[in-house]
Amino acid sequence: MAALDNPFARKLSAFVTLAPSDLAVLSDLHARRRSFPAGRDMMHEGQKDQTAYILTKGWVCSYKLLSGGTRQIVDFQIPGDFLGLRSILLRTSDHNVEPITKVEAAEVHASGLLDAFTRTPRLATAVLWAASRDEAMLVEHLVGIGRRNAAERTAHFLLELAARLRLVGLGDKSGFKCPLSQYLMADALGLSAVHVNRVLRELREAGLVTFQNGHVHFDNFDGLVGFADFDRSYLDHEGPLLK
Amino acid sequence: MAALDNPFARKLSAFVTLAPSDLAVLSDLHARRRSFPAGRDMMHEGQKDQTAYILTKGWVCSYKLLSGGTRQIVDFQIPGDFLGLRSILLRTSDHNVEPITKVEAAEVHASGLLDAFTRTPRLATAVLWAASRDEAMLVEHLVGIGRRNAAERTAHFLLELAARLRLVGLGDKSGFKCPLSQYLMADALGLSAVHVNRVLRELREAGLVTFQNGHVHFDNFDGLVGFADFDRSYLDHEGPLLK
DNA sequence: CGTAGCTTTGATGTAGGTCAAGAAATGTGG
DNA sequence: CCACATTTCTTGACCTACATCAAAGCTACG
Repeated sequence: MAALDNPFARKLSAFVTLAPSDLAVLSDLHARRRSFPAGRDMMHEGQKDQTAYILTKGWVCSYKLLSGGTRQIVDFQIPGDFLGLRSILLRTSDHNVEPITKVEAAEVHASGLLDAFTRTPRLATAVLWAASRDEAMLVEHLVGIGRRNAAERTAHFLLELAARLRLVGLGDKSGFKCPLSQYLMADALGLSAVHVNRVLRELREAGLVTFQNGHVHFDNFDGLVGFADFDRSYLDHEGPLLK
Repeated sequence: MAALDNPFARKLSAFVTLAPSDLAVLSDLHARRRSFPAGRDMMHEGQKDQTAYILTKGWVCSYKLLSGGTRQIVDFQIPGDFLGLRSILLRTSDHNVEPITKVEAAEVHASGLLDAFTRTPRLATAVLWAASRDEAMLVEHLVGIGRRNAAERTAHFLLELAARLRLVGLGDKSGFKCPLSQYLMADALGLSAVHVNRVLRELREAGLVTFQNGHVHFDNFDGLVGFADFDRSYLDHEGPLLK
């Protein structure tokens, strides 16, 4: 596999300069390619097989189910995202993962990953950096649910998604293709689907964003950034610690 | 410093067997002891000095401020907790840290930490394991704010805190000393202080928990666990990957 | 021993939930 | 390429959990 045709390498190299040897190891990590149909969970809470994935194509969501039957989506993962690092480190998965679309992923086992890390420590820090960035997004998500109202939260969510997608070459400043239903957004934003619908209408009528027919279009990008109080510094970093 | 008299070592060794050499390195990490008064931020968003801390005494909170003047507390840290790993990895802090009580902490610099990691890889995984566990708590916090009502969320919060404190020898099954004001709880739980007060009364009158005068007392522990749908498996793990 | 920060409670307001039902879109088998 | 089924979207009517405002009683500590 050529070096930068996988989104994971693309994402990492936006922040570290990866040497050919790093890319080779990365490439090896992509050896076991698998594909998953939409809708059938590819990982679930309590599972102990310590398998992780690098997403190469499609979208998934990580979620937790509550006893009342509701669910909370913790995050969406898009191509280039690493999935299940925590289940490797903690030996068991603490959440479920469901493909939203048909998904292609490279399967990575604990041993393979640890192996890769000892072969190139720089890759280890790069992955750790990516994990920290994911955690920063998690924090921002928490803040949004805790203290932003529905409209700001939704706007913020769409802007973050756009920024993440652009980094792996999906979508541009004008918008992006988005396979999420309003139900999925509701479960991620801590809202009801009905209310998500109302909020999207509101944002559309305010001339800020349009999300229809599987496509998000920014009608007034700067206006939306202002409205959502979106500060993307938590997404942009000067890269991992080690050069 | 003797080996297990610091809560960080105590916490880690509940999950990995630390060799004397590991403990020695850990002890070295505690060399630069500092103390902070309550109320004055010891770290803030955007700060780039890459300093981290290991809390040995007192409580702090990590929070973010929103443009509207509200704030969201992301987590509380108690003795034995590591503070600011992400600011080392990402080179800049993405949140503020405020001591709630007078605090004692060991100051750890990026270089010192990296150094310790190369000296004993087992310590590196132990710290990584602790970070993963913190992330699992963050996820649970997100789920609570997104999908639990005020009373369940509050109950869940108190139970989690109790479990964390017991691990470092603070408090027991009957309760714990708790320096949090209802304002602080409100900012953590995504509620108003007034509502926290009402919820606490409700829980007290239901004979579940009493939080008064800086002390949390579990009047009916199992009842509370049931009420909050508290499943502590996200806190208990078989320890890090490497033996 | 005063004053600033907590806690408690009541009254009232509102963001967002729930229920319900029709309209679009999307998918599936023939 | 069509008919039918299923999911998704959209809107309206109504309701509830929690916010906000206000004011009084506590606590504590400088």
